[in-house]
Amino acid sequence: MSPGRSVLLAAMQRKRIKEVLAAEEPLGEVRVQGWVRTRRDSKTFSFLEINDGSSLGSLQAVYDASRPGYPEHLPLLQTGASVEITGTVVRSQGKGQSWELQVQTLQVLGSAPETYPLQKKRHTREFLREIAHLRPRSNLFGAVFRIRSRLSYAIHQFFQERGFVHVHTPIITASDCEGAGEMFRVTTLEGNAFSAPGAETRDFFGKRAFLTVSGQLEGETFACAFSNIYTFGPTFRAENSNTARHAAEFWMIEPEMAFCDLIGDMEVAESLIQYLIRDAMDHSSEDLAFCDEFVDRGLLERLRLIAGQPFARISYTDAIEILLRSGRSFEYPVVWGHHLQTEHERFLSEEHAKGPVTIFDYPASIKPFYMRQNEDGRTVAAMDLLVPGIGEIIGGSQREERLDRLTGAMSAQGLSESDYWWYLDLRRYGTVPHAGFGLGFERLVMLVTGVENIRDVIPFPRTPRNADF
RNA sequence: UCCGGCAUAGCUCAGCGGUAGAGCGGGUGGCUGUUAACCACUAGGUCGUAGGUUCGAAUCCUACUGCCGGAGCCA
Repeated sequence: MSPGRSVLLAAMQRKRIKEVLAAEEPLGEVRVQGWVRTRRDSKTFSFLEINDGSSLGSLQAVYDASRPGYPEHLPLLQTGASVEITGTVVRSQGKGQSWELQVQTLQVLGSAPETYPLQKKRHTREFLREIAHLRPRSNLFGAVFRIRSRLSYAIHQFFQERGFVHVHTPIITASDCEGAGEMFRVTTLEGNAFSAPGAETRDFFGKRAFLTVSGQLEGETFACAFSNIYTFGPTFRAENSNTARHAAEFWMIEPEMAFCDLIGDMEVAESLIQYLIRDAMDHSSEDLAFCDEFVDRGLLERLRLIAGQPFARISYTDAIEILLRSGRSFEYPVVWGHHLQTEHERFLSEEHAKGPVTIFDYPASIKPFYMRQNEDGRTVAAMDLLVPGIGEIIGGSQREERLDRLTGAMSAQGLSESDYWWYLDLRRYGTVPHAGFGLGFERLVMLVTGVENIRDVIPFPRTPRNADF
């Protein structure tokens, strides 16, 4: 493809701005491409801040008024315009940057008229959400999405280094009782055909189908073949949740380990979180420093704390005792057998543990059927990892590997064995103790960046009444 | 879904019964190795939508819509 060839040649000569800014010695002549962040004019030249997304920092280009084309270019070089520049990288005469680019030739690829909504001033996150297609060009969202990308890479690295097999579990599922959560219906039926009697049998899959709320059950099947596996994919919940922590479409990491119990599960969860935080501090330090300064002062200190010490572990029963003895009056009563409320979880992580805390061994009555029943006859081997400010970031359990116990729990919760025949087969043929958990990827990005709304850590958030872009 | 709050120029907000203002951004001019640049001038709004109260509504009332915060559900 001939156009591809010229693009490739151009790409070979192009320097990313991150490289230019990090140079140890003069780079000489380079070509950069990017977007104008801001312009400051002098009588005889202009300063252009050029950003190409490779880093938070922009490159200052000095455009001399005597250069051919300057008078025609100037009115086009507004905030947001795209440019290609060749020039010489020299030590900056001014303060604030080590290097700057002396423009030799400049080409305006696309101007940005005054209707360009991103101004050179701070914008609210709410406004930026309305221009989700342009917000990645802002400092904050540039930092957030570079960090998100790096975290995604580090997740694969963590598991691959430890011999975990990555499994692509299905997005569309036909088991309409995967567990908790309202599900989105997937159908090709329209109008009257949708509501007609027996419609499901004439639908695409010949039965009701949904978007997945978890890859766990399928993940277990692969764990019972490869020993250690993980999934990392989109997940869908149709709940009408309107909070800063919930989205209808989000990404989840779900490792599943055969020959593993709840203790091993908690250990993997802790080392994963600590590994990811350390990786971000090592490889996204500039973006994190920006978040520390403009989003959440104290972020870096908190991340260092989380990465540097073992997480507290408290059994649910002990947690109830701690809450009861705290002397605090909670809006919701603290009762063994009830769910921990947000206010309870916040107390445990923010005030009692002052850091991440894993709560384990929950009452069986408030947990799904697949969790392993403990010998006390009333709790299951479940665990939730709570972090300050966000709450639950990981939920997991050891799975019930004993067929009779599993079918017993299913009938107690009114589930039909025939719907889960393949899941039960795992217990019929070569069953093993196994455990796993789900890590909400966006909640992880929130933890690492300090950004407090899930809508600001996912490129195009889907929430009730919002599926624009 | 429930509770509370908000909706005024491109953005952030003030005005809270007598029919609109600031800062920033935009435009024009000036100035300076500038860097949230600076100085001067200038153009932008049927005050979310629909009703109602009133001589008169951005301002009071009702409904609706949207957004924000908290809660539930959870990752």
